[in-house]
Amino acid sequence: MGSTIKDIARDTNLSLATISKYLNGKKILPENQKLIEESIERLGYIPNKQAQMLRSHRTNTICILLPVISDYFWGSICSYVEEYMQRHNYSTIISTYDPSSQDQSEVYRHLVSAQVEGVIIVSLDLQRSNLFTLLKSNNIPYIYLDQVMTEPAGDSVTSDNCYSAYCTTKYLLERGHRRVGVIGGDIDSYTTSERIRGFRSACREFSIPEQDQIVMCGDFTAETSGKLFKKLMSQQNPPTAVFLLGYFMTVSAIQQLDNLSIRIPEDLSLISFDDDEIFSAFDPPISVVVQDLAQMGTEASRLLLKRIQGDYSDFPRTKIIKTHFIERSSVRDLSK
Amino acid sequence: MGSTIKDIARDTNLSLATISKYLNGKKILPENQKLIEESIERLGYIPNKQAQMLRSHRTNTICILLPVISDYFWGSICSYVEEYMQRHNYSTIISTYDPSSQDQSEVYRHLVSAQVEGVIIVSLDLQRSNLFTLLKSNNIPYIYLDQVMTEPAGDSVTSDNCYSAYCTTKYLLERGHRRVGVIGGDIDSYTTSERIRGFRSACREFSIPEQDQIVMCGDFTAETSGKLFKKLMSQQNPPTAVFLLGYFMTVSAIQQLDNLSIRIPEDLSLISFDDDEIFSAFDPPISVVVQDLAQMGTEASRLLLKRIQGDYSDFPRTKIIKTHFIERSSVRDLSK
DNA sequence: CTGAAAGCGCTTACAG
DNA sequence: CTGAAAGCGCTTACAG
Repeated sequence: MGSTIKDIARDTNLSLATISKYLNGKKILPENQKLIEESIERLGYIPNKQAQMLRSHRTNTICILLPVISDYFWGSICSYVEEYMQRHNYSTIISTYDPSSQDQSEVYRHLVSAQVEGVIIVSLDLQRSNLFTLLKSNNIPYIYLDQVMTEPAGDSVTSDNCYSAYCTTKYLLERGHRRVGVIGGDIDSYTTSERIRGFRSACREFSIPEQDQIVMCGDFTAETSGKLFKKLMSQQNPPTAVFLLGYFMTVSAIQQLDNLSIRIPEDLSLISFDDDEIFSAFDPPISVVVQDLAQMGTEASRLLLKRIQGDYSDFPRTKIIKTHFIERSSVRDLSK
Repeated sequence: MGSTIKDIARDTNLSLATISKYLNGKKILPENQKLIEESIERLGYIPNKQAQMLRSHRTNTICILLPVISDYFWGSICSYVEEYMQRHNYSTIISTYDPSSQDQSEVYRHLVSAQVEGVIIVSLDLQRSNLFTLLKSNNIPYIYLDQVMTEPAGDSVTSDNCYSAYCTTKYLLERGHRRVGVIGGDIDSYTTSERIRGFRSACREFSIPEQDQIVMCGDFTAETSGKLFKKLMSQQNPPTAVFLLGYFMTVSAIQQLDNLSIRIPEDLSLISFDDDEIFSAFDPPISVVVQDLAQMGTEASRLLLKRIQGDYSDFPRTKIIKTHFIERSSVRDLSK
């Protein structure tokens, strides 16, 4: 079918070695270069990556590992990663994993078999699985995206969870709110616990008593979050503001507003961690903390390639990506 | 680093050929099988795919080609495709392309170089590019997802665009609407034109005059769609209902409701093609046509593997995936 | 700078 | 069923 390096060699009367050198950007005589280029053009030659990989022991391939329960966000992360990798002459494969399983040796086998040089792990939580031990045993670098590696210390890229939650909470408190609710995902997850840490830190600064910091956590599903929100708002003394720690928490809360006859911001002020185009279209538009997915993807890619190149000078690194706050109209100023 | 088939051969005192046979599921003596299995376990042997690919001329790899401007939807399609492929012992790579470019030869080179056996093309529109000619010249099967191949006839997987638009429109007309607006994406795209076709067909059935079928198309951006919606509603005689032909059209329309002082459904009835968790949380909840992304991903995968296996018995095939309608409360019944 | 030769880790006819 | 040998399409020392 396709032509090979042999065909080019025959066509140009040069040796395989010379063609190979040309392909790998090494110095050859200009006249030979011209000959080769013409021949490649004429025969439509495209190098076979499998052969290059096998021989050179470099696959130039990385993998993005996605949980099968895919969030909307991760899709766009994939594009950002692939774009970066393509620019750096790397291929990207994707693979999915079942986050509920401890045993990820199947995934590991797949990664090794494909000889990936590194992996970006988009994780709900994989800390307790055996994946990291396996990857380490084979010296395959990995970057944890979104969550942060702690136990086996590792590289991570994540948002400025704590600080942005701190600022957001401060924003609420500065507007006179003195009893604030929080709905979060899995309390054991890094992102959730960091966001809560930021929340509590701001509360402390404003001397908000513990009982007025109403934190409710469950998991990352809309179902659980909805129940928590309902519970939160059915209290004797419901909060005047609520901080929703993630996209699904926000959606599930909004879904119940009507049902619970809660008006925003008259009855309740509301801020969401994670934005969606649509939140700006709400009545009222919802103020949000926005994660910079493009930068998360790019930084994870950059860090991974650095590790692949053997540069562990700053290992383990937790790269914190700044978020930004979009003020819209879902918070009422009680201080006026 | 890792052990090779040679190590297993040495360890078991068997030949390379026998190990290879075992790996490829061919008959070998039970006693040898046991020896090999023990050895593989002991040495932690994992086959090198590159070598297998190179030698066997089968890469068991497909590619999902994504436009760089990635829609939320395509992310989840990736998971569905990868899951299916994994079950069928295929690897999935992703690659992005610039949909505004006619020349996709770089993408083509990448696909050939990686020796992908087939590609699923998630396309805004690529019909006018040179990609298909190139893929054909190399006998690489491809499935067009979302849009439909016509000019060079090819396999496609798409939603039931025309029929579901027909049903949706009928739903509006049966509720007494006699002047209906439509905001769509690129009029030249298959999906948009099919949805409009369905719309017009229902209108004809109800003898709606041409001037009361107000179709406005632009592109797939929220910006353009927003302008069109504004224009639509600023007419002397605005429609009583609008059918928004895609996620971004719906979002941009909703964003302007407040601004234009339009209440749903009192002033305007509204239906969206494409759902989002959040649409159900709106006040009022928005009725939607939902595309079955899981099935689209799975069917595209199935069809692609069929072609890869050389089965072209039903070529070219356009696989139509059913949508479903979720009735919520964004449409007013004028007939009562 | 160029070329002959070896070899990456496998699979595949081909004998036995 | 098993094994020796050739070869997939490249790259890499090593001489020249």
